[in-house]
Amino acid sequence: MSDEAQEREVESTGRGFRGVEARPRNWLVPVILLSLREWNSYGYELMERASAFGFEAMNPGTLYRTLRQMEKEGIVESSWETSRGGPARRMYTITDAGRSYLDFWAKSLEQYQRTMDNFFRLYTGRSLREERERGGEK
Amino acid sequence: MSDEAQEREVESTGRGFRGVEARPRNWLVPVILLSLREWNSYGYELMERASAFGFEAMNPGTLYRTLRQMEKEGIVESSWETSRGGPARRMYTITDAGRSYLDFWAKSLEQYQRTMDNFFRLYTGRSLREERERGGEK
DNA sequence: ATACATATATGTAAAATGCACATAGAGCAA
DNA sequence: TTGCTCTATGTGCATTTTACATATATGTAT
Repeated sequence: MSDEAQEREVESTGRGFRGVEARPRNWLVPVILLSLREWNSYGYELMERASAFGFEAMNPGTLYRTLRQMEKEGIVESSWETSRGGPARRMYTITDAGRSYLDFWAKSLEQYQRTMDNFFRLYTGRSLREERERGGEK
Repeated sequence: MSDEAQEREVESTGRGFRGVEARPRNWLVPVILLSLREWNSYGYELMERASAFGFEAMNPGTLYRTLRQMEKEGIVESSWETSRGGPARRMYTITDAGRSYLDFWAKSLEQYQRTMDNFFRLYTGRSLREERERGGEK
């Protein structure tokens, strides 16, 4: 079997097609900010909460690196928390800049949802929203 | 001014924040496939149609490279069209595999819209769809 | 001739992401 | 006290995606 044929074979198995990744770039950032807006937290805990947003089986490396980058950009701040048993935790807090950043993200996502609605209108002949609103019909 | 302060300065100018990009990876692929499902086309024309999907000021390089990659993966096919004045065009056609690929993309995007709705529910306290349905209220 | 619109493509670098691996404290069981 | 597991934070490297700059060629209008 040729390399290319094998590649296509792999693409069509249960794991789905290669390259289909319907999440936006940097999706982790707004998810973290939204979590931190509710309450301060740390990497290990944020990792678990992020799973709920489609970051299943997240690799720790990406998360911790993202947090450090976010701190460099001034949208979060951190300090060590050592006043308890177990390994030290780096506790994160959202900054004012972080809140603005989250608001900006939200606006971008809103815009993008309209674009996607447009996409579905062409794909199915009507928008996803209209589909939902048609309700019980089969 | 420190490097970091300057960096933050740049981030908060009119161009918006750095790294905010609400489009999913490979978004260009389903957009091209959707276009080709309607009628056969070529790079230069597809570029214009893609603009309508938020690929404003698209750079040609990315588009042409993406098309070649898609052909390698077997989701489109191409042939030169020289039977007219002007530079030759490489005409593209969607394949059956391409149609399946598009269907798969659509399912992923649907899933993604639900995830985003979830995000907005936490962000505003209600979903975007509910916002839209509330209608005229200010 | 030369400027412009059409049309396709490459080279290189940056950014984002995944995967594997490293480090270390604390609790607990053998 | 040795080893095992859970918690917790990170680094190094490779791959993938994307942007930006540049190259090439044809036909048309001036």
